[in-house]
Amino acid sequence: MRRKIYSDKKEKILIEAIKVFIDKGKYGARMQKIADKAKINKAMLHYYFTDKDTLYEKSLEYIFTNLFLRVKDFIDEEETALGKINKFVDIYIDFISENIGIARFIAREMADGGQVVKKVMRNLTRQENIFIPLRFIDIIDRAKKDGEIRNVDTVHTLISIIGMSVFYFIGKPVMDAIWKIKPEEQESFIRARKECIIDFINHGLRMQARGNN
Amino acid sequence: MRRKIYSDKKEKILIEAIKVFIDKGKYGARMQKIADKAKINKAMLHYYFTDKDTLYEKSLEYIFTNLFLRVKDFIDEEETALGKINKFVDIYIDFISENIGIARFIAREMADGGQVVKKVMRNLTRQENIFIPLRFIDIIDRAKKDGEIRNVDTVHTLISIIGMSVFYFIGKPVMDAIWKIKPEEQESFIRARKECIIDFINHGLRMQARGNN
DNA sequence: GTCTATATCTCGATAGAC
DNA sequence: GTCTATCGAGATATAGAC
Repeated sequence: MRRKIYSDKKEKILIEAIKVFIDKGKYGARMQKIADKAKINKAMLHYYFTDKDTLYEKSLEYIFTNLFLRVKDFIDEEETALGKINKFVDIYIDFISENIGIARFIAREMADGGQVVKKVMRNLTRQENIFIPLRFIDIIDRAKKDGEIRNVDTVHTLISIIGMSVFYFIGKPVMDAIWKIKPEEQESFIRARKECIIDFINHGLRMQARGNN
Repeated sequence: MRRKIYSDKKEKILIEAIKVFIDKGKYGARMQKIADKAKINKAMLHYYFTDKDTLYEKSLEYIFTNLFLRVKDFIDEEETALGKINKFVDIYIDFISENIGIARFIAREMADGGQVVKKVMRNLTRQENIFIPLRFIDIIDRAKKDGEIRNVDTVHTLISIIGMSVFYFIGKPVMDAIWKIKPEEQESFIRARKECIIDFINHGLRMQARGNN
C-alpha cells in the first residue's frame, strides 16, 4: 500500500538523519554525523538534500507520512465513536513506543515554533486528502449528537486525549527516573499506561447510565 | 518568603538567558545575544557563569525553584483530594500561560534527554525538602483509600493530569494553527482548556454516586 | 569587576578533480 | 554520482590591559 517516494539511498539517509535529529535536535545535529551513519561523505549529503534545513524538513515529512498512513487505515472502519477513540489511543501509543524518539522529535520541533511541521502538514493534507485531527473532531461531534458521550468541548477533549497519550514519551528519560521504572518493567508500564488512559477516557466521557453501572 | 539566591545582576542575566534559551533552545542560543539583552559584554557573562552549560543549568534551576515554590504554597492547605487536584490544574495552567515559553523550555530539555533537569531536580529536592510529584502520589493514594475517587492507577493518573495540562502549551504555535485560534480568542480558549480538564478529571476519577448524578 | 581584542575551533557548504 | 580538500562564517572562550 505504501507508495515509494524515495530511492533506497535517499531513504537510508533520511532514516539515519532522523536518528541524529532525535538524538541532538535540529541545531545540535551535525551533518558530518549523519553522513557517517548513512555511510556516505558529507558532500553527497548536500548533493542529495541541498542543505540542513531541507534535510530536516524531509525528515519530518517522512515521519508524518508514515504516522498518518498508519492512523488512516483504521479510522474508516465502522465502530462506535468511543471504540474509535480507544483504538486511536491503542495504535497511537504502539506507534510512539515502537518509535520512541519520534515523540521527542516532534515535541522539540513544536517547542521550536513548529514552522516546519506546519508546512509539512499543509503539504501532506493536500496530498493525502486526510487531516487526522479534523477527522477526530467529526467523530467526537457525532458521538455527542448520538448521545454516546457527554456534551464536552470537542477540541479540548481531543487535545486532552493526545496530551495524555504522548506526554509520557516526550519526557521519558525524566519520567522513568522520577517513577523509578526499571528497564525490565517498561513494557508492562506502557501497557498499563494505555489501559489507564482508555479507562480514564471511558469514565470521563461516557454518558452516565441512569441507575446502573 | 522567597529566599534571594542571586545578586540582582546575576538574576538579570538569568532572566535574559532564559528568554533566549526559550527562543532558540540550548544549542541555538547565542552567548552574545544573552549578553546583549542583559546589557553586559560577553566576557562578563563568562565571568559570572563560567560557560554555556553552567548558564543553562542555572537557568533551569531558577525556573524550577519558582515553579515548585508556587505549587508548594497551596498543596498543604486542607481540602479534599479532588479539590487539591482541581486547584493544581488551575494554578499550573495559570503559571504556564503567564510564562508561556517555560513549557517549551522544559519540553525541549526533556526531549534532549533530560540530564540537566534530572540533576536540577535532585538538588532541589534535597534543598527544599519537597518533591511535588511524590506529594501528589500521596494525595491520590489517600483519595483512593477514602473512597473519594475510583481505584485508578496512581502514577498513570498523575501523568495523565500533567499531560493534559501541559500539552497544549508545548505545541502552542501548531495548536493555534490547527484549531484556528485567533489572538483575541486565546484568553477564553485557555479558560475553556482549564474548565474542560477539570471537568474531565472530575468525571473520570470521581467515585460513581449510586442513584443520583 | 569591566572591556577589547583575539585565539581557537567547529560546522555547513562548495569548488573542482575524477 | 563520488570524493578530497578547503573556504569562510560564526561560535565559545580567554588573555590581558585597565
